[in-house]
Amino acid sequence: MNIKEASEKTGVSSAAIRYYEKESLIPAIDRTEVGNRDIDDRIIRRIRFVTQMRAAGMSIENLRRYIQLFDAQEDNTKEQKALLQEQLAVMEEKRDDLQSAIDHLNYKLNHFYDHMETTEEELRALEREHADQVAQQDDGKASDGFDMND
Amino acid sequence: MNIKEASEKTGVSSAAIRYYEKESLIPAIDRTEVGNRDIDDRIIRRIRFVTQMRAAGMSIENLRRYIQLFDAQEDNTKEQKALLQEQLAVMEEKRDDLQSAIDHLNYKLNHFYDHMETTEEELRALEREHADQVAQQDDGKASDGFDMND
DNA sequence: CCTTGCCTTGAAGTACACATGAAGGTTTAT
DNA sequence: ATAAACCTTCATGTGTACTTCAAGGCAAGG
Repeated sequence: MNIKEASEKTGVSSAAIRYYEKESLIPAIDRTEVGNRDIDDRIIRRIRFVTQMRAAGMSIENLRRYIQLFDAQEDNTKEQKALLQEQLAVMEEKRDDLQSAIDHLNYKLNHFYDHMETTEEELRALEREHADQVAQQDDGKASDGFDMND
Repeated sequence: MNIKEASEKTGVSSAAIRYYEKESLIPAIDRTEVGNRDIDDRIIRRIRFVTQMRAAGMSIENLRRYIQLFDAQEDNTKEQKALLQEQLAVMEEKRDDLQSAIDHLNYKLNHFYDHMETTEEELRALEREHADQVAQQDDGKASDGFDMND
């Protein structure tokens, strides 16, 4: 598959695919005799993975490190694990910030008056109130929590 | 409180606070007789709110729109709600992307071999497997879900 | 043969979100 | 009274993540 087809398949521009290759976010792509990129499904999946991580807010630099750790199947497992766990912590914090903003917005949508300037204390109260609402609406599912941290 | 104190209190640089004011992410700040910004707690809370949303990956432009919607307590409630719901959908998708990446990473940390190039089908399988692990580890808390969507 | 349509590399341009610098004003301390 | 330590505005610089441009190569069709 040429780069244009890959671009159409992934929604990532040809230029961006070239850029990702140059930045080692995706592996070196095989070339045809005349030097054109010949992209297979492995590359497509990598591109999709990169897109997902970028959408989640990870920088190119961090993503490159992260991918190198994934790719390295050898030695220094301890350091690797530590680095991956750092990365994980960053991502979880980001997710929690997002969740907090989502709660904020959901509350606004339900109540519809200004509460943007609440303190963190008040925010927690709002979240509890929102959790109650969700519990009422969803009847029983009152989790609201992300408990998969180590 | 002057801008330096506000900066120290929020962890946001003075330059960024000025920038936020110029971009209407925070309201116009009162000045002293000599023209210096006099920042109160209302502004501090706004700055913190902006920081949170920025950390969650919202652009300045979207954040400005979002804040204008919050600030406008008048008329066209229907349009406002629609726009807020759009914003909410974007944020939820972002959160889900992040969660998917987190699951991916957690799985890697537990298994520690390369599975970055799995298809979406396989990823779902991994997530189920990971959910099972979490259920085992946390003994009973098998939520893993974000069920607060409307 | 020449246009169309794909591709290549390398360089330069762009948008966003600030950071930094210049030039100057005010209060406080020595 | 002169320096230190704040402040102001306005302009310009910076890093990131691409996009766009320039110059050219290869293959098919009219």
